Amino acid sequence: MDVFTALADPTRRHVLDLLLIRDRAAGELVEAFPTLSQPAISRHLRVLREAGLIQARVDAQRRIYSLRPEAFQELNAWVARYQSFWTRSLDALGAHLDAQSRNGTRRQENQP
Amino acid sequence: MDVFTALADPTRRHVLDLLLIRDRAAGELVEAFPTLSQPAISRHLRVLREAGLIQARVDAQRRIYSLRPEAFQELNAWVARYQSFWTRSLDALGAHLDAQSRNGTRRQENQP
DNA sequence: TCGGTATATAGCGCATGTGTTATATAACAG
DNA sequence: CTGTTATATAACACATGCGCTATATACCGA
Repeated sequence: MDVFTALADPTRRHVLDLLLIRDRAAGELVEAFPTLSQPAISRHLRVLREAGLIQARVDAQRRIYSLRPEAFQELNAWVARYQSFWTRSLDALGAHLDAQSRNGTRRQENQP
Repeated sequence: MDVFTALADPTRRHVLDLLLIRDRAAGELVEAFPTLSQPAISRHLRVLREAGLIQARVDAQRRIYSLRPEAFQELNAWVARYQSFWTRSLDALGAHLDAQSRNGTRRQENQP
């Protein structure tokens, strides 16, 4: 499962948030989600691990999970490809829309 | 459907890439995916639009799609929450990145 | 070796997402 | 109006994801 699919689940994003604060054993993460079962969290951890977002180190019976910086670096690089677009747009947005409206096109938000 | 779920699909990410180059009508995007049907693309566009990642302006019968800068700005903000983590970690690794920093690699600083 | 703890895996329902074809809506051209 | 073009929606099949319970694996301490 790729990085974006791994990020699609809210529970997994919450796990990442918890690991951002500090590394945690799998059991700690299970306790952080009282509504979910231990196998459910274990599977989420597997998805995150296979996507490269987290890693586990073994400490006796426990697995201590931590974020994998490289993954977030790559994610940042992906978003950065669009960054030049939106930074430029924030400056030039007014003129851009002005040119469009002069061209006879109207932008409209239509929601059925 | 939220932003992360919208990004989970490779076709939709490809659409975003195409719109990064330039705005396109729905029909142009359909032609860009010869293996998919027109309704399939139309639905992907709806998902992206409802997630706030793109917007459509009407031009006669056509809908011209374009990226919505605000969405990528927010996405960038999300990744940036982890940025302090991975920059610190990468700094801790030290010598590996020395060549890159001498090569002109700069951190980004524009965070609204 | 044995019982307890910690985590992962297996197997199975159910919900949802993605594709299809067929059809609806809307605007333009004549 | 009528036909054509452009796009969206409907309805359905199929695959996949996520939850559960039950069980396996692995390590520790007595």
